[in-house]
Amino acid sequence: MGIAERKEREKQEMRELILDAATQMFLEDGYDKTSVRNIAEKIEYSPATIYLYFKDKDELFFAIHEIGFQKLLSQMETTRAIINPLERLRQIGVIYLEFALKNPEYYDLMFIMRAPINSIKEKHALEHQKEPACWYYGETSFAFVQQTISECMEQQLIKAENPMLTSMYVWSFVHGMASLHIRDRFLVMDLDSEQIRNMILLALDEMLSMLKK
Amino acid sequence: MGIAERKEREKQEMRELILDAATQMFLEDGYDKTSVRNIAEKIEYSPATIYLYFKDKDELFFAIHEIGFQKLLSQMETTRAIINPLERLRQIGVIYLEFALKNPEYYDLMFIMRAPINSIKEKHALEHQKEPACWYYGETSFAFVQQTISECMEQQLIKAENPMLTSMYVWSFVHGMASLHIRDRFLVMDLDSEQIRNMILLALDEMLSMLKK
DNA sequence: TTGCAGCACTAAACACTGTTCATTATATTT
DNA sequence: AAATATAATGAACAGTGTTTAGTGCTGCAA
Repeated sequence: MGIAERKEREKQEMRELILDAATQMFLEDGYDKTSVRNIAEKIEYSPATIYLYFKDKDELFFAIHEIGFQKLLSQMETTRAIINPLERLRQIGVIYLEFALKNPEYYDLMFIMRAPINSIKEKHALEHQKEPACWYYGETSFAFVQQTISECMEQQLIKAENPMLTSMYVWSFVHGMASLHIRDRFLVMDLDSEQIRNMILLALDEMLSMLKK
Repeated sequence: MGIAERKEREKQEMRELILDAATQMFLEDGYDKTSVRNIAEKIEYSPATIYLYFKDKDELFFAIHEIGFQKLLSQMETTRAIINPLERLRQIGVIYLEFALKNPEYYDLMFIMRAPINSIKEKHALEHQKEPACWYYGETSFAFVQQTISECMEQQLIKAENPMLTSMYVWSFVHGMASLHIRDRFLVMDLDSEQIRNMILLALDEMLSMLKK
């Protein structure tokens, strides 16, 4: 059955062709300004073709959302080498913030925008048994932080006692700074981008020193 | 000059007619689903009329954004009565989070969305002398938090030493939780809305206790 | 080899969106 | 009453996401 295999391969190649074009355009111009028509034009296909490979624009961008999570997760996992969990937590924080500042469009899709998360909700409603790859990287990333925080607690390095609660607010803390910066809300403080960047990294250290036992 | 006055009054009334309709529709269906055409239809005018009173959709929604800030600020200022600045800070946090959870659409416009903030950037570029009412409520709100935190420091109630830095990350902390919740990112934790709400308020207290000297 | 089924693909349309502008209707002033 | 200023609009422009009917090609069975 060589033909069926080739067809499947071609289908995957087409999916990637669309995905690559969409990703490239999205990283340059953002979600809103990347239209299905523009993507189609770029790959020299009709707009309708895209709908043969992705249910809608949301699903297409959810695929990009996942690529973003893979990138972030792989960067975070480099901290596995760090033995001290508190130092590891700090490094995860630095990597997370650096990812947000260097890839604001990815970050937007992953943690700020409403759009591609609707795909998850729909999938979750249909495939009620369990969640497969759909939410996989997000959960793995969160679990990684939670694991690190649990280790900090076991070694009595931090004050907090509830790993889930602590992970939740440590995440919220860095996300708050990243998202307020990306969405320009820090301009109330009348600082330039460089000053804000420094403040954010300073804040991370101050937070960790408060968390420390 | 009674006619000129009446005309001015009528202009203001028309502005409010548009604003009220837009606010109502926006709070029900959100920004994206509230179209200029729908607003026009609701008030029984042509879409073009709206553009005689607001430059574009962004400016219209920035006006709503300001109303949101007035609401939040007036609620925050009820804490002026609280003498202990640390207790006041806690109450500001509770009010902020409750505002976000009860008025997610307002919160979205004020702190998450990219859209209406573009109006500020444009205004800021043109009226280069100073920023008038345009950013007023946002700055006042931030200043109010900063003032409270300064008082905490003066009375040696908290560990931190830089009022601006501390205000920035305290704000980021609560904003992070509010925005991750509003944009459904907390569903990685597989909790229901009530549990999340409790966690958020618990996190606020834990953060304040860490901040405490 | 032919004929048919299935497939990838597309042109065109649908129902929207924000925004602009020439034109009309109304109100005010001369 | 005529001229002017102003308010409001119909219609169009340029775009959006998405659906559908139809075309032409590919692969397989007769």
